[in-house]
Amino acid sequence: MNIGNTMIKRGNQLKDNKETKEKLLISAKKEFIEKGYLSASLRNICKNAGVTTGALYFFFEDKEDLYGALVAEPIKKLHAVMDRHYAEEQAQIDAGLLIENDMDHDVEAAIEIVRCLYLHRDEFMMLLTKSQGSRYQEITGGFVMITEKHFRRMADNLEKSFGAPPVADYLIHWIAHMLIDAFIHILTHEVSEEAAEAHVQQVIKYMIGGWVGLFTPANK
Amino acid sequence: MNIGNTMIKRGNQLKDNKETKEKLLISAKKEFIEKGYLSASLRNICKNAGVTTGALYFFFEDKEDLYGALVAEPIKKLHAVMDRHYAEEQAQIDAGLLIENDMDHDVEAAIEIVRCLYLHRDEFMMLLTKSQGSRYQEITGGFVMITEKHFRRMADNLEKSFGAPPVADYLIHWIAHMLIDAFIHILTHEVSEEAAEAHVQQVIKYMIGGWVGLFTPANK
Amino acid sequence: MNIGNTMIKRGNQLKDNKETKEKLLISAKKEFIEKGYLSASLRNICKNAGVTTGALYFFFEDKEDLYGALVAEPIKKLHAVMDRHYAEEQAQIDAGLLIENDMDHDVEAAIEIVRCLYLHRDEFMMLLTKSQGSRYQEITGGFVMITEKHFRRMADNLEKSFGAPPVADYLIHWIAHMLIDAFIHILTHEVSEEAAEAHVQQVIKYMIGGWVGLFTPANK
Amino acid sequence: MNIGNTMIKRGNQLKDNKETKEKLLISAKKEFIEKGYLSASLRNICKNAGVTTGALYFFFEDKEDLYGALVAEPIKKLHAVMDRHYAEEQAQIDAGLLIENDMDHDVEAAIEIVRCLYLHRDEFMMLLTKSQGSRYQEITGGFVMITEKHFRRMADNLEKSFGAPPVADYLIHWIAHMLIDAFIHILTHEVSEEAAEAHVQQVIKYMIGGWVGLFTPANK
DNA sequence: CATGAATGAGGTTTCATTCAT
DNA sequence: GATGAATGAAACCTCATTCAT
Repeated sequence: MNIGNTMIKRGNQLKDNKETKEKLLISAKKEFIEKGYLSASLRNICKNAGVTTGALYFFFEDKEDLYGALVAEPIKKLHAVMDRHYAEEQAQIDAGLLIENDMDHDVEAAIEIVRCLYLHRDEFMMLLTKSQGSRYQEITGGFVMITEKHFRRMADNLEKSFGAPPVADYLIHWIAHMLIDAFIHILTHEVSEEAAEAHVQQVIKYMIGGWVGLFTPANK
Repeated sequence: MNIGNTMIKRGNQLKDNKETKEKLLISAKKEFIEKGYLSASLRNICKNAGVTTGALYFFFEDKEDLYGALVAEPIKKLHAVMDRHYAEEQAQIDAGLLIENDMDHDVEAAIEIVRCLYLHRDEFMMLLTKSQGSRYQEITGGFVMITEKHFRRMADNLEKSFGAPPVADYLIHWIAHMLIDAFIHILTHEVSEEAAEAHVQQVIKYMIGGWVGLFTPANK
Repeated sequence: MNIGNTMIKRGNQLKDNKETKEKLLISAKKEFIEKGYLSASLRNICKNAGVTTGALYFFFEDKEDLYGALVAEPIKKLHAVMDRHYAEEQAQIDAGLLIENDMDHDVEAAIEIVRCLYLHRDEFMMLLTKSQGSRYQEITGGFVMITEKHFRRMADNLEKSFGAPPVADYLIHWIAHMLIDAFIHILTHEVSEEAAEAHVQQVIKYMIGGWVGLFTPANK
Repeated sequence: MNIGNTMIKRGNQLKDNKETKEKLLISAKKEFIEKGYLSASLRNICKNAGVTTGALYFFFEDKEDLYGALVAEPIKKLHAVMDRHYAEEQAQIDAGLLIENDMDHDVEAAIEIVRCLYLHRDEFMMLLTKSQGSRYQEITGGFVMITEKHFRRMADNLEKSFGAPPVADYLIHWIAHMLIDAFIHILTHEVSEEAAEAHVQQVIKYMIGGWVGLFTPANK
């Protein structure tokens, strides 16, 4: 064995550039997407990465950790995008600048979210549709919650500032849920990001239509 | 062997209540709901039912079959309700009797669906949120599809009969998806059927608001 | 339930002529031939017979017994044929009537055996090729043994009466084995009994050729 | 955990002798020979090897693979021996060097085969008598076939070159079968290789006697 | 005669994980 | 950093067999 600063051979080939971890992540992503969290096999992941089980456990604590390594970063980014958008809107409300329905702003925010989702499309699809059994299986709930809180504040403000009728908690919750679901739906049904952005505009328009309807006296 | 007043036998055993199958189904439902299809353990199901594995395999072919025994009937009923409702609405369209938005009929139909769902609440919750890995994991797709077809026909009719603007396929698909999702959402978030019926009315109202918005010239 | 002399309905149809046992035997034969003794499944046998497990256990003690019910009779018949033939030949020896090689008699005997085998072809094929794991798995040994004893006596007689050279025990044993194997070979490779009888004549001729060779001084 | 002077570890365990695989193969051989392929239990094999089931599946893909690991090499060797012998004999025929019955060569070849068989006696006994249910259950057929082809060529050559009478296909096939069977018989009935070699000489002599008989006009 | 429910042991296989080297 | 041998529990499933009815 040559111990110096040269590459050493150890079992297989000359080390592929110390990118074992990368190979594992790629292989893992594939397996999780194909089989879902529970049915994914660590053995398979290692085999397809051309690496042994031991190597996996050097880089990752366990199955959950490996899964987390794929999705944690995207989740954080998405949270950041959403937080920023909601904070901005809240700031406008607080400054009394909010017009009744600022559709342009909503669309813009939605598009930004779509961009974030498509930047890590594989990871988000995996996270949002294949994580049953993992610690992330209820992840949507988190996104819904922060959205819901924002909607609640907005509805309260509309009520206070414009005398709009109150909106029931359940409806607020559901609309938030529906919005998140709409993103998931687009992500899973549309490969092209361009088309996705077009879709999301329609969706937002539809949702604002519904929202407006809530504050409109029931037409006979 | 007679121990005290309890008959103990191999084989047939003095039937507890002639309802071993029932016990298995109850135990299975519990396990599937708690752990999801994949993580559910047949051994556990049998143990909790106070029965051996062999007994399970007398009544059911395999894990899938056991799962199917719980959900097949509810699914059939739900399909029936939806089919009937959509057929009726189509009949009205064909007879030229459909007014632009027959909200009452829609609400009534939705309530019927809710009733069906709550009649088998456990089974539907299980089916709609815990079936990853089973043959039913894509079941919602089916419900969405028939709903989508119906919406497509309705939109086409509106376009033809009232000169309404056309609605893009994607949007139709998504609205159908959203409607189905709304039912799932209610089912999973609201225990009381009464409250559920109230919720669904709000939801339908919201959705019709969105729908109407589609046919309204964008107000500046 | 009608208890009289009329046919009663009990579960399925009017009893099919009280031939349940027959149906089981037919189904069993099929299964054993297809899968071999060990891989054959009693459940399968019952299902294909349109009968329940209980019924099987009414007629047969266990798997072995069921198997035995198929092969015992044929085995007995075959033993009888062989015993008779060997006894006759021995009688001729004792009476000093035996000519050196009575090929005609040998062929005749072999043909009789072939007839017996083809009378129960399925059963013998099953017995001779699919009984690994059953009590009958070494059945050929029995047939070889009685044949071997006969050959031993014949060789001893030849030695004593005609001054033929002695034949080693092993060779006697092997020739007996080979003869039995020849029957099995014909049975398993030739469907038509007619052709089988033709084959057996060739085989006997060959074997006598070998036998004669033993008593012939090795030609340089 | 250090108990006394014996290291006990999970995972790798202080290697007994770095020969777990060997222990498994030995234990497997024993089990397969005792019970036959189908009745052999992997659990038993592992237990007797003092190893867990998982270890078995590290070294072998499944039951078939384990079985194959025992018999594949011997089979290959035997094929090689037979192929070489038949090719040599064919070469002599082509060169016109073949005398009518080269008994010496035949005996020599047979002895070589016997040596090969006894070199892996356990494996061959297992293979030839206990493989029902495995992929190798029809292995003898292969050996018979190549032998048969060789005999066919030899008989044709005898016919063409020496005017010998033609030999029926069935007979050729059966003689080939018988030869193979003779080897099996010797292997299973004689422990000592020395004795086996003696037996095989007798057998070959007998078979040549039969063969010669075929080309001899039936003596009155 | 025959049913059908039930047993319980055992089958092969897969899994995430560990650790000495 | 990484290997590869090994663990041990648990997975789903099938089997021959039993027995009250």
